[in-house]
Amino acid sequence: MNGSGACIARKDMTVLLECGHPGFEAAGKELADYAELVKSLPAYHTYRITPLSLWNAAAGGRTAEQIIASLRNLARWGIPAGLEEEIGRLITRYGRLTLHAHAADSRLVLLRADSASLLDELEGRSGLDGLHLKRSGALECTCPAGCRGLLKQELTRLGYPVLDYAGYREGQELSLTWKQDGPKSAGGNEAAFGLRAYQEEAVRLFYGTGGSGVVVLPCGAGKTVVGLAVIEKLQCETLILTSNTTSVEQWREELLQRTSLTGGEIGEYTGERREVRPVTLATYQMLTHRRSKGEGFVHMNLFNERNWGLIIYDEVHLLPAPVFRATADIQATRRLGLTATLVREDGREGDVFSLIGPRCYELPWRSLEQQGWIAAVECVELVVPMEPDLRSRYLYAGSKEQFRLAAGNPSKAAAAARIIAAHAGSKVLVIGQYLDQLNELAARLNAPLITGKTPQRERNALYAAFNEGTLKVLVVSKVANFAVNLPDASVAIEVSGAYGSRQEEAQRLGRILRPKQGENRAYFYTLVTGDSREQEFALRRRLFLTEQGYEYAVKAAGRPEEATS
DNA sequence: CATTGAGGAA
DNA sequence: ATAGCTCCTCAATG
Repeated sequence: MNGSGACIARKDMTVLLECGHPGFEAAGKELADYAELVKSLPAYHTYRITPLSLWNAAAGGRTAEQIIASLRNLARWGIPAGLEEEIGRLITRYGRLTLHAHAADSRLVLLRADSASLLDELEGRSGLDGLHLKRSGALECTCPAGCRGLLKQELTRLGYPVLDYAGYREGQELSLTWKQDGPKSAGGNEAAFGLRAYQEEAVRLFYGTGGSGVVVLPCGAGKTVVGLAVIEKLQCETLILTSNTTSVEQWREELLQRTSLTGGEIGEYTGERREVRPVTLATYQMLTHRRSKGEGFVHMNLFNERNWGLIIYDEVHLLPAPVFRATADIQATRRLGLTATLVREDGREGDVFSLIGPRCYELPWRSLEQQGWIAAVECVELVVPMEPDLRSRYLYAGSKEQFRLAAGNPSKAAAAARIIAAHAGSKVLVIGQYLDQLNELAARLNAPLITGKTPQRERNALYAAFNEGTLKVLVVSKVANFAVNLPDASVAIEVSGAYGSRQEEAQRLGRILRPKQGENRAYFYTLVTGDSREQEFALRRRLFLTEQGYEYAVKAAGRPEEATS
């Protein structure tokens, strides 16, 4: 009870962090290690300590004692009775159950517990029936190897995550080396073959897990290179799953440019081509495709077409449910998950944890900024008022309609125009959600618009002009969420977005992170209608980025008629 | 045989 | 809770 800490720890596992406190920044960094930011108000940020956040911390080597010591140090009025015990109880569950290869029968795995009573308790739990668990000793159960994934998934759900020591298949050997004359990077403290220090660290820590884990790296940090380095380390045939076909192409190019693999060794398993080769690239959509709703998956068999020694899940936060199911069946294959934001909007973080693996490396976005690998971003929330007639329509609308009206507030166009004028000469991306709104904006700003139905050729032409600098302002729809090849800009203006998607916000900020000439600074503006339902969703959207240390300066947009000044 | 567009899934 | 986008497949076109 030192009375000066930045936080207040509460019995319900939440921690309030005072924004104005001198220790705010340091405390936020520390909390991010074992808690999750769930709410951010101007005065306080609310973190929640969850079982999953503790287990991920435990996977990274943190102990209950360290976490409690950290909390004690941060908490202004000490830790409430019971909280300490609860943290200890939850975090020590990680490791109470372990999974091992069965010495005599390879069709079985062994589940070991540190106490007989734990197994007694688990035996009665629903969800575990059907997994053919058989008690084989006071501290041991056997389980068919094929149920390994389901068992881990279910036990995690029940609150008892399993440390998996059952081992991995080597997979078919594939020899590859780095290309000595690989692409030169922009400079900086590069290690051998262009691997940056943090990339090497990520590879090392993944390797240390034995064969399953998730690496969390910001946009622009070179996740693909980490993937390549893991393949190079393991020297085995690899299946790479990505979120779209552009990523497939990018992986292919990087493989060709940076490793000794030849075109004939790299296969694309997509709508266009059905190649299954030592290194095969496929999209999630390919795997989850069904001819019609009730029918089965046509291409799931790709998981078994070769003796893969490694599966890479790119953008693992997007992994669809059927791929989780298939992944449960191949737990003996090594798995690497890659993502910039481990948060999912569907609450299946637990399945990523149990089926792909625990977080094994995370680099906070801002630390990459400090090292100069990405641009420093200034975030501004611009509060745009409603014109009187919009306000009156808003007042009589239903709550769903209210959000739509506020998001589509026409006054945002003038605000956007003023931002663009203030950044004259800079490349600006205007990003929004609704096509009608974007059409109006594009007309008002005299800038081209790219939407889902813009043909690829036209997009490429616009991207090229924007890249060259002959085109300064580009208006884009939700394509910005998926287009991997969208050019970099130094200013982004977000005019509307999906309800509360933290993913989307992070993705959009990622659009301006590429290092800049000179000051290495970029600007992210988000336009939010004042006194409207849009504001609460805006706050939720930015939770992940707030967690990463980005702060939004709130400013009033002023009224449209002042635009001329 | 390649390209284009419609329709369905997620 | 949306509206929007992408990808897959299949059929029609030249």
